[in-house]
Amino acid sequence: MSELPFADHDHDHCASGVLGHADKLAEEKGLRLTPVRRAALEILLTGHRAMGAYEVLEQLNAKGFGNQPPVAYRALEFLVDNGLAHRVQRLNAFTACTQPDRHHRPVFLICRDCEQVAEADARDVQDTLSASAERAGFVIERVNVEVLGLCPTCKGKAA
Amino acid sequence: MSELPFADHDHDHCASGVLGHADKLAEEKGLRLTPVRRAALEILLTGHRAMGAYEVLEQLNAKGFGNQPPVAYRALEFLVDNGLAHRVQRLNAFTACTQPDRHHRPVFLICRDCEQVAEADARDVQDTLSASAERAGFVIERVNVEVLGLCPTCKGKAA
DNA sequence: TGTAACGTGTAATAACATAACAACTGGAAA
DNA sequence: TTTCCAGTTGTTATGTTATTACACGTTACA
Repeated sequence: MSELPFADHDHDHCASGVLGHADKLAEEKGLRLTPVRRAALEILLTGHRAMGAYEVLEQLNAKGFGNQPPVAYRALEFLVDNGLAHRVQRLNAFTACTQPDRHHRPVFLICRDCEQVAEADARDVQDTLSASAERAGFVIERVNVEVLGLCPTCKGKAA
Repeated sequence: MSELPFADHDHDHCASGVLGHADKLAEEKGLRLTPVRRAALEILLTGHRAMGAYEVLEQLNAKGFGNQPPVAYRALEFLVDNGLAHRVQRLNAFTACTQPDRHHRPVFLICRDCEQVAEADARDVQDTLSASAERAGFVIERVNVEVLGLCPTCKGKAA
């Protein structure tokens, strides 16, 4: 794990960077980063936290897109499939990928108090896992690691 | 990881073993393994796969218990809280713990084809994770690792 | 320029989960 | 023993999350 996930950062900069990367990726790979999809990504980036599909939908609708669940689910699915966002199972929520430029193995640190989600990279952890699973004959396609606990800030408050 | 999770085994034996352990645990710790709760555990053990709450509910009802969702959710929550079952987030489902006698760190191997779920122990993996997360100031309370892919059997079929 | 694949919108519904409250049970305190 | 309390079960009602199915439009490209 290499990040300081809950540290402050220049959010606007990070958001525009991700969007820029997404545009580039779309061009390179021929992905169709259509208006709804791009808007969904912007919403996740702006929210800067895990957001439910219906929450994203509401904001999409406010921007003039449809207001039925599939509108949000489809856009989010596209983003997840293309590594631009992740799904946080524990929260039934989605979050923009903060490091879409590297093929990483995300680990989510979820604070049960403030519900902030930090994305960390744990290649070493997941490599261990891969090796073990594949030894057992299991073919890994996706790995999801979610850690629930207290972030440094809320830990401080609690004490 | 120490198991051969998808290997055949004497299922009746494993099930009765777990039930026996549950009874013992109840006595030792003063847990109230009431009829509904025990029945829910039996259902999970008999199913021998991840089951949705409503599926469990249906079978509970067939055994004479209530037929409203809270009946199942409460029993399942009890089992999960006491380490007798696990929740598989990815499937919105529950599965009996196959090794309730040790305090283990479960990793779920989920076959996307047959939906079988194998429970493995990956203490080493999770210890790595713990160390890293805590170094970042995050206090871990629960860790959930879910691996999606193809089990040996379905891998064979696909090829 | 026809057509197949993909994307978007909508309606309807399915699947999953919880809140709130009443009734009962079993054991501890008076 | 009786009273009381915490915990358990049941039920109603509702909230939340997710998908199916179909119509219509757009894009890519043979």
